[in-house]
Amino acid sequence: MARLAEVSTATVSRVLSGGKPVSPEVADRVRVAAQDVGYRPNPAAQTLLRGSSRTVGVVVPDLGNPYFAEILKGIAAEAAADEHHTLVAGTEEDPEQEYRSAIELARWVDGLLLCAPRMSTPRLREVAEAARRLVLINRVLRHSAVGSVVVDYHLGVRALCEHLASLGHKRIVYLQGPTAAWSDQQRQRGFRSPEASGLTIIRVECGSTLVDGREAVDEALTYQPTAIICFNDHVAVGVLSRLRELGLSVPADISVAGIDDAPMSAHTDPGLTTYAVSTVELGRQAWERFTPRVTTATTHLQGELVVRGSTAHPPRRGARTSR
Amino acid sequence: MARLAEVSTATVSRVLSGGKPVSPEVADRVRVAAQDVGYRPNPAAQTLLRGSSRTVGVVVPDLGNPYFAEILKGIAAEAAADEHHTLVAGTEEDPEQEYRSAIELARWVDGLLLCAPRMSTPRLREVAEAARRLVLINRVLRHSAVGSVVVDYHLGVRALCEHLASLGHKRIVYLQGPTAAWSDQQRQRGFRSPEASGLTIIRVECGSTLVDGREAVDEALTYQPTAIICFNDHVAVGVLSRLRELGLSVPADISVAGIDDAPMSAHTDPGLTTYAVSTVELGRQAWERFTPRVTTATTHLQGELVVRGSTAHPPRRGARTSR
DNA sequence: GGAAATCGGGAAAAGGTTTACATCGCGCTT
DNA sequence: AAGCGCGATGTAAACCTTTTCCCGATTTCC
Repeated sequence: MARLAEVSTATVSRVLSGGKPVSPEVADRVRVAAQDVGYRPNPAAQTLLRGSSRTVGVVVPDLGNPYFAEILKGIAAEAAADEHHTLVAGTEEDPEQEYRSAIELARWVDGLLLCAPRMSTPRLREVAEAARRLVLINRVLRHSAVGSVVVDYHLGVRALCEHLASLGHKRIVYLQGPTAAWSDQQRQRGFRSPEASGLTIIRVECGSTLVDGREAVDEALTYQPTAIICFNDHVAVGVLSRLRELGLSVPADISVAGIDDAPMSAHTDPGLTTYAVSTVELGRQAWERFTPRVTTATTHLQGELVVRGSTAHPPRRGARTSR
Repeated sequence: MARLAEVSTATVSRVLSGGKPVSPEVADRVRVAAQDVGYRPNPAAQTLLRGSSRTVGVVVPDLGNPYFAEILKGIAAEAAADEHHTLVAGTEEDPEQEYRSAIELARWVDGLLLCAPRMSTPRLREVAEAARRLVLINRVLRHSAVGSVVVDYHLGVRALCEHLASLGHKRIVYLQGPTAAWSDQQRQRGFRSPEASGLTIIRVECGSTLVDGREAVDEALTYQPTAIICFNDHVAVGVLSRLRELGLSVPADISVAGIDDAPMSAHTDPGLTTYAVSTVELGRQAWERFTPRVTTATTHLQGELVVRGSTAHPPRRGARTSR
């Protein structure tokens, strides 16, 4: 220990940790000694004593999904700025594993940030009980004190429906996300809105990944839609790819829209019409909510419709569209 | 404590942790009690005592980069399978921040996994000293005991050069990655290989992100290349996007190639010719190397050339290409 | 000038677990 | 039948800090 190097024992703590009164002279001596010996307080001991690890746990369904990666990035950056570390766990979209990871992580960290958790509500309650603090992203837990940051996806779907309806679309396929995803239900809510009332919505099971999107296209086409709305942009990219493979042109033959505005969405060909959500803001808000300062219930984040090249008038059926 | 609930003190530990001999009867009693009280051993105390936190630190230059996200995913999965947690830090491509994060993380974890570290060699040595264990991904540290898992990018570049040369390309722009990236130097090495001897390689400063790629295109075009090789696929997607914006057709007007085979690379339009590296394998190998079992120096991973639609014969200049 | 208040620093306890050591009882060997 | 050994359990130390309490000294105020 650096104690021997100089004089005291608890004084070291006062110098290195608390803002307790220490004479500048002694403080310097301690700092120099610590520097010399390369002394670093043991985090485990600190944690044990002060009862906080200055660490946050983040659980996401899929680390490979750019959307979650972005959110994680945002959270990690915010946490680091607040001198917290980030413990991360990917769950491969498996609710069981998600539950276990969350419970396990809860032992280590000061609090948990759950991204779009797929687990059941009762289980979520268990987690809420096990964790010292809990913030949900894109999910809410009613009748509880746990805070949430959610994107108003139903508004996104409404905007998308309105946009497509105004272009003249009537038959639209919606490629569903994971059934366990709360955020998928929010999207579904959007389809029951006035904006969607004139539209025929066909739901096709899909998933949340690029490959899921690819594979759902063929079934989607059997319903002969003039447009496809995808669970997210990741899926949409897969859809675009498969459509191209089938020789269909977007948007001339069929329109495609995504949700989330992934980083790549502006750079696909054609650019993806989507409902843009700021992941940075999402991460920031989540951290804000995590911090003891603010304890409001749920924060709603709105995105905005971004129209790019992937949506246009439906082909023929009535008048030639592009005048 | 659950001790009171039943009978003993250290027996609890024997039941819950070690495989020490305990009579089945007592073991059951302990388990039931633990269940009732919801008792969980305190990780900090465990860490403090056993001197290991069963946690690994992963530092990556950019969490938003799908390539690193994939690697992180692989590592986290492997670590979880081995009952380890994953502490993560993104460094925004800042060597200084990277160094600080690594040093700080080293205090907490059993070992560090550094992804494509940008920091200087001396600093890297400092980190190697501070960390209990250290594994490098896409970087080597000579004259040291730290293990590495690296992709043989120079082979990738050679393959790409050979491919492009065989198509008839002569002038190629290489969009450089971050200058601090060791892996960029590896790529550069590839350009000094026999396969590239007949080619004129023009180096243009770029970066590692999609936006970097977009922005480098205009300068690249001033050199009138017939092909562009990008630092990675992420950059290449940005390049494709900008080229399309400029009204240039790929591969008819210009060929584009990436490196890494990001998940989206098969789904761009056109599909991206690239040097495919298995991030799964990379993560797996890194974990393997991290584990005390294996201590070999550096593992070399080879990728393979994947030819997709983004590369073809150069336009005119000599014979019409497409037969 | 003396007493009280304040400030700086030291000793020691606490925080929760693991593990080495000691203890105790029982079965087996000779 | 007695001793020995092994298996099962309790006791206590150790892990490394932080923090509370306390004491000594210096300063300030009356």
